Amino acid sequence: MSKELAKTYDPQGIEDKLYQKWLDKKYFHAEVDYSRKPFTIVIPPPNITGQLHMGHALDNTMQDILIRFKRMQGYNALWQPGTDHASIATEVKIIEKLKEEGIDKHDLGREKFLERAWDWKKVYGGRIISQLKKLGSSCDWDRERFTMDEGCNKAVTEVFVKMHEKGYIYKGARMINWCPVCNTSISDAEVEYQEQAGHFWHIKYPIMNADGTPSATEFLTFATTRPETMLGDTAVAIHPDDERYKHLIGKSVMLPLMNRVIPVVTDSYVDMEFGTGVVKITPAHDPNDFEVGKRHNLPVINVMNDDATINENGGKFAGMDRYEARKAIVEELDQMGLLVKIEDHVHNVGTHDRCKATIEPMVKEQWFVKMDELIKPAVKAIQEGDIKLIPERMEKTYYNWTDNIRDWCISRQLWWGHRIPAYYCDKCGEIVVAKEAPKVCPKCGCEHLTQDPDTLDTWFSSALWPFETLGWPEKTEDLKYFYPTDVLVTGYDIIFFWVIRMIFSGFEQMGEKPFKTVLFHGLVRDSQGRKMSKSLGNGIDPLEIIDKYGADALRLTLITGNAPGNDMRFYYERVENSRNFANKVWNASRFILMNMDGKTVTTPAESDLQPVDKWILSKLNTLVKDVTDNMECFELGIAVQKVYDFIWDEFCDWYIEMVKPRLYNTDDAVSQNAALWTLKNVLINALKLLHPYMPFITEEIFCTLQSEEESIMISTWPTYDEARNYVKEEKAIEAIKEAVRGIRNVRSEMNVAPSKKASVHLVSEDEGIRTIFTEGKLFFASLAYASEVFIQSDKAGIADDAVSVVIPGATLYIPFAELVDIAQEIERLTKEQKRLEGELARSKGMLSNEKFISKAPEAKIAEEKEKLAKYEKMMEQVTARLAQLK
RNA sequence: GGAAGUUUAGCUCAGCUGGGAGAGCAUCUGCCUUACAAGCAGAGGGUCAUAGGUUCGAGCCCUAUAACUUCCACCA
Repeated sequence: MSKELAKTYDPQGIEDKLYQKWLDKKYFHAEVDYSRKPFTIVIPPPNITGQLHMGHALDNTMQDILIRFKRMQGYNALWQPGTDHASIATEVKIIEKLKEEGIDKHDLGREKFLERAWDWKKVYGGRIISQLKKLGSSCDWDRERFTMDEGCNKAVTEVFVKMHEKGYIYKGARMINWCPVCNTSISDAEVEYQEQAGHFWHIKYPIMNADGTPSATEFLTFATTRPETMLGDTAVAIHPDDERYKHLIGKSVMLPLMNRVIPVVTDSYVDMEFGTGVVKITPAHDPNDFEVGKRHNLPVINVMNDDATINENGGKFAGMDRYEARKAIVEELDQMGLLVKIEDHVHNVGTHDRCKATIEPMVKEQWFVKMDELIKPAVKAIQEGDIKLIPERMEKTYYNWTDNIRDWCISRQLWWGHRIPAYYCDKCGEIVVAKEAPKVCPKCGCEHLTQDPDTLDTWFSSALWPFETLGWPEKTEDLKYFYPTDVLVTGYDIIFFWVIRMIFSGFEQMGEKPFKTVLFHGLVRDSQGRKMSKSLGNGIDPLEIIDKYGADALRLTLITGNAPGNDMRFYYERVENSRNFANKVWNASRFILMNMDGKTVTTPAESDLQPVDKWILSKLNTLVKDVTDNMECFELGIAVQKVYDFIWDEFCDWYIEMVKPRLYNTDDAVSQNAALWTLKNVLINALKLLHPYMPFITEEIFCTLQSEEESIMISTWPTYDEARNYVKEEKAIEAIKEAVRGIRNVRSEMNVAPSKKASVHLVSEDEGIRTIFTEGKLFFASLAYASEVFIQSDKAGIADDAVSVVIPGATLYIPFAELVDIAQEIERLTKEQKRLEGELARSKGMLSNEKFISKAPEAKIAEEKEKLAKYEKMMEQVTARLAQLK
């Protein structure tokens, strides 16, 4: 590799080249190795229909950071990848595609349809994988899995049969959410409630006279938002304590249009305060009514077809769409004088989260998972801290779901998915649940059995993901070694869909949690805080960003400036900033390479290191500790912010500037070598800390700088070194920095051009301080724009009207004879005096507070005393200088 | 109806266990100083939503209030 680097960093080309190298070298691959500790992450499998969006980019960047970090720390790091068949999402897409060709799903038939689906998977399933690669994801691609591959199919069947045997899976007629557009049942979690403006239709039913005729004068009035469901009414309910209707207990009403006599029942479910205190009961089309119906043994009359048209139970309205029927029914009731009034009413309507169609509650035979027992260990694990959620507040959301858990409807009337392993005897109707299709009915011996046509909820297989990908139900070495996994990284939006289900499945099937920690992130929103969506057209394509700014810049942007679990906004300005940082790193490296060119850099003796070298080494040492600590507790953003600040501020803006004079001075080879060694050493370690976040640029530089090493991603993570903790040097350099800042400040205030150099006199009675500045004279001069630096113990030979800068223990004088206005100088110093007065008052106030002295920790008191001494000293110097000027 | 989150500089957000308020962008001033103008040096700008409380000490802990956001429930 050439040591010549371009002037600006161009990620194009470099990234793909490096990724290919990593693949070729098999760095991402992990094998069972008991001599090393495993660190495992399973990827949230993206849908095969999906395209990489910002959410994926964030999610996978976080995982890659953790994996690369742990890999460098010496763990046997496995990032298990794969994709999800996404039953309903994929099925919808294929139906759409078929539609374009003018083909209906049912005309095509199940088998042909599935062929199409697999074709789709072949074409698009790999798309998202290649996009994840563009991001730099270091997944073990040799282990890529698919939720409908052979192993996963086996796992799903195994679990279904096992749970059925244990009684956790059952079939029953229950109230489910039906999507009339997708023609399938969906689980409660898939229902999305949307506020919609609707109406309240106030309707009255005639009360039946004793002689069996409907009364012409007595009515029972109620309000409904879905009048069409009246066709299936089998009762009217009132509250048992409601005095207004007490006389009606035991009576009946006439259901108009259907001419059905239905009873008046009493049920405490009815809220007396709400509306008229009367509720029509439609057990077949409302979950609450269904419960009321069960309590009162009411018939369940389903009046709707699967496509939400009225069926034969709806009399003359049969065949109408639900909304057509609604209109017709209201009109007819109005004509009959039974429509009391219509009110506007805003209410929440359940919609299908995929297609947004209004769901229809219906009673249907479906398969369910019984949740009450299964959920117990999953709750316990969180309560006892066996599984940690980050941020912690997610526990509330978690419990919110587990406390109100209802049985999980897992059957879907779809074709793309895991077919339910239940077989029905054509003759006697016996249900057989088995891993293999039975040849004969165990009950009647009939040879004709038909498999349940339904498939399973996508999340049924995703729930098994952490162990099915490691070989379960086989007892594999992988499982033994890599399970339980370490961290799950995902968005808080799928905590119910996925996280909880993985947890109870892990405990049920493996007897052990699926992961130790769940790290949640928020949503990536647009710059106005809106969700990125196709319909709004405000989505930002991560691939475009990678193309333009590089994957490293995108990764850094996504990971900084937001706390775990919080949503973030995406700004191009922020990506630009990240890109600029990449360029900064690039150029600092370029500078170092240029200066090393043609020289052999050797490890310097400790005594050859100058205070500045020790200062930056010490700072780096602290950084290593801080960053490692932050990353260990998943504070990824904080960690990288520290690396960023270190590289840009301390390393580039100070250290590099400080060593320049030594690099340019060819007379002192020892000093030059020490500087070059420190530059290289600090850069390499900083690059290592940065690598998990910005893998490409760090690899490119690392390999250019260290041609003997293969890759930064398999290099060792830096560790804290007590020997590199230079307290004295840190203090010394801080003093010089303060002096430099002071001088730059006054020069800027007085509008002195940088090209105009001036001599600087440092006056201090403190020999230690004089030594510090003597040792740092060379770079101090260049940073402070000094033509010459004089270090002295008294003011001898300094012009009276020189500008002065006070730092603790020393005063710096800059004679600008032609520039200085004494009055202005007095004003400036008076301002400084005032500032110091404030500081002194604060410090003295604290220290004279007896309670502070008695209660505050000793270290804090000592720190404060030190500050006081410092300010007192500075005050002395400023006052003296002022007196002199006056 | 229940719960959670947010409220910090003009904008977007950090601020990890309570110990002198930070970043990026934007603004202003001066610099093409031989790594970087995608840069350098400097500056301005904040009663940390409001009101109480705990504490020697509160942006951080407690209570109440307000505004915004989200999740859950779904009273027909």
